[in-house]
Amino acid sequence: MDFMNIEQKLAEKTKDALKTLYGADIEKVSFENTNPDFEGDYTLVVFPFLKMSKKKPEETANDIGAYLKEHSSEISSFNVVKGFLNLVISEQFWLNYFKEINGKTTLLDAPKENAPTVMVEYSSPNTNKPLHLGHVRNNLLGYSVSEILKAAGNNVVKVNLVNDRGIHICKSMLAWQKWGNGETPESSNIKGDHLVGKYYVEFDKHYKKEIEELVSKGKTKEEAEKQAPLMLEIQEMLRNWEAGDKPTRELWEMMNGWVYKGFASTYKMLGVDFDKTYYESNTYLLGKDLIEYGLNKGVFKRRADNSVYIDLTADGLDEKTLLRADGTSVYMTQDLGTAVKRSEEVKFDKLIYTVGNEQDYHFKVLFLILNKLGYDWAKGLYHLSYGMVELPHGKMKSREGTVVDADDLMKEMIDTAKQTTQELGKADGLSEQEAQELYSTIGLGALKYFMLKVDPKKKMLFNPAESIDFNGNTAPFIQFNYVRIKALLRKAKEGLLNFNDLDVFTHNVHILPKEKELIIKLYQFNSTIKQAANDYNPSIIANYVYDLAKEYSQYYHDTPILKEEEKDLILFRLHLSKTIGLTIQTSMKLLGISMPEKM
RNA sequence: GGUUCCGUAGCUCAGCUGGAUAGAGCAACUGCCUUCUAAGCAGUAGGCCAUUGGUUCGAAUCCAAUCGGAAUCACCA
Repeated sequence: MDFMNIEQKLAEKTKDALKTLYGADIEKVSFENTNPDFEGDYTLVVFPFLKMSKKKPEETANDIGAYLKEHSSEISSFNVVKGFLNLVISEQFWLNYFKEINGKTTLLDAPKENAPTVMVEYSSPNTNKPLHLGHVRNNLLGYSVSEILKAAGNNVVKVNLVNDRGIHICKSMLAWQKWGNGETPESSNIKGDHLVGKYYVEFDKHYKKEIEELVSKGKTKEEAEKQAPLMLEIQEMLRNWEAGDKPTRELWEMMNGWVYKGFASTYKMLGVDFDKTYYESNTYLLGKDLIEYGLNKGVFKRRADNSVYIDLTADGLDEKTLLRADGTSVYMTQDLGTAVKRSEEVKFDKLIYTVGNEQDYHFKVLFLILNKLGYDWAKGLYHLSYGMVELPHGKMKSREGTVVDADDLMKEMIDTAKQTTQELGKADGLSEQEAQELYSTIGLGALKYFMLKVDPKKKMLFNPAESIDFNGNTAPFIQFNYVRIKALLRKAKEGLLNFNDLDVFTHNVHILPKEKELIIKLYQFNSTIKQAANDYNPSIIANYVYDLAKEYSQYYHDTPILKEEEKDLILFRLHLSKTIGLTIQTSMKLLGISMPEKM
């Protein structure tokens, strides 16, 4: 029996009804979920059909309702309120559906042989400073979207593009050379990325001082910024780097090595990973050969000073330079080259760039150019544009010391989880290692859920002063409900009941309204994943799993499970609980959040 | 100035492919642990969905304008 397309089936029957009753052909009929205040599971709004029925809304709804009830075995009854036809799906249908999915959590599409390949780029850090809150959102988003796409039946290739070269990297290098006294992560016991970040800040401090001095001597600010000795020095350093100067390259490699070690630990803590890592030091020259190609195609143009640009004014955009007058390339050129290289390496159907919305314009231009160059894979490019994370006083500014560091934040979350857990006495009886694991699971879960539950497109506010909540619409609440289910199942297995996954309940258990709601909720899991995958939006999963957990929490509170007297009912409720637990766990896994066994 | 995005409860957010009386959580106030884990459950209070106009049987949702906020428009990345 095919359970998954009840809405589609109802829509087909409704079309039949309209044809039979009114002789009308309708292309698309859609149902919505019945408002909880009314009786029913699906609702058809009949106002659009009045023109063809030439009857009052109530009569039209009754006509269609009667036809549907007669022709669909799933419908047990219907009622009409004004122009709304509410259909009640039979208890037996939901129960049969539940028996079908019981213990499987989901009837997800099995990964197909020739599933589409989706490359997801995310993280993309600079190697001159440690990761901060903004990166956290990026990483969690990219990882979660990748997991969701996998669950929706795609082959996913997660890639990272590390910005490991350039003038900003030279700043850290020069500062370390000048004022570092040979300090290393080992000698100072500072995490590598933080140590390098420290010298980046150090550079800025000295550079500012130089600018001030020059300005006091009568230079304009702009002149001072360009003429400051430190600026000249890092430019020299960058030239040396590009020329392959050995000492410069060695310094660069050493310091980047420190950073990578630091990043690895942050990534591990965050629970994100990559199938492939690209380094800009290998890709920054790519794209230059495309210039000739674009010029020949007549897509690009050359200016009198020899620089190359593309005129996008006809597309409502501006002119974009792709090659400087001195023949060096710009960011856009690199990105063009990198995209082409990737298309050659991996036959992707889609390439998702997880990058903040401050770069909306950049990606609009990038995609447009690749399309103009005639690459057919360019149609599959997508910018997963997410909003900035803002603090109560606005954007994070490293100069003002308002950057929320990723490592610090995770540590704080885990500490808070520890404190709360101990206050509630929930760590009692756990070994030290188990307790530590629990604190991370709860603390990091809270952080991840907090960041993923809001629509990626929207900017979000983070207030460091108020620690992230552990009550209400949070991961700990969801974890708590999961743990209660686990405890029930443990008791059922260990206790007199001797509960076994193979035990079956009869078809004839009478289910409560809440149980029906929960089964419907489970029924919606697949379409929820599909929607989240289509929209590249983990918040859809987050909202879903919270709803499910909340409804279960009410159910758990109001309904005896192990204390129920009828054996069949106990078994049914245990199976229902178990399947809900699995669905919660699966959903949370798509968000990169793990679940404790006890809390 | 051009372009794009955003304005929903005191705060943080759902709802936005048009449908019934706009939902959660936090904060505030009230109850509920001799009952399967109270990180819980139940309840009270809180709204001119920025404003104005338009389309429609019907608008928080679509369109336009206005006001307020943000991003972007580099031979930076």
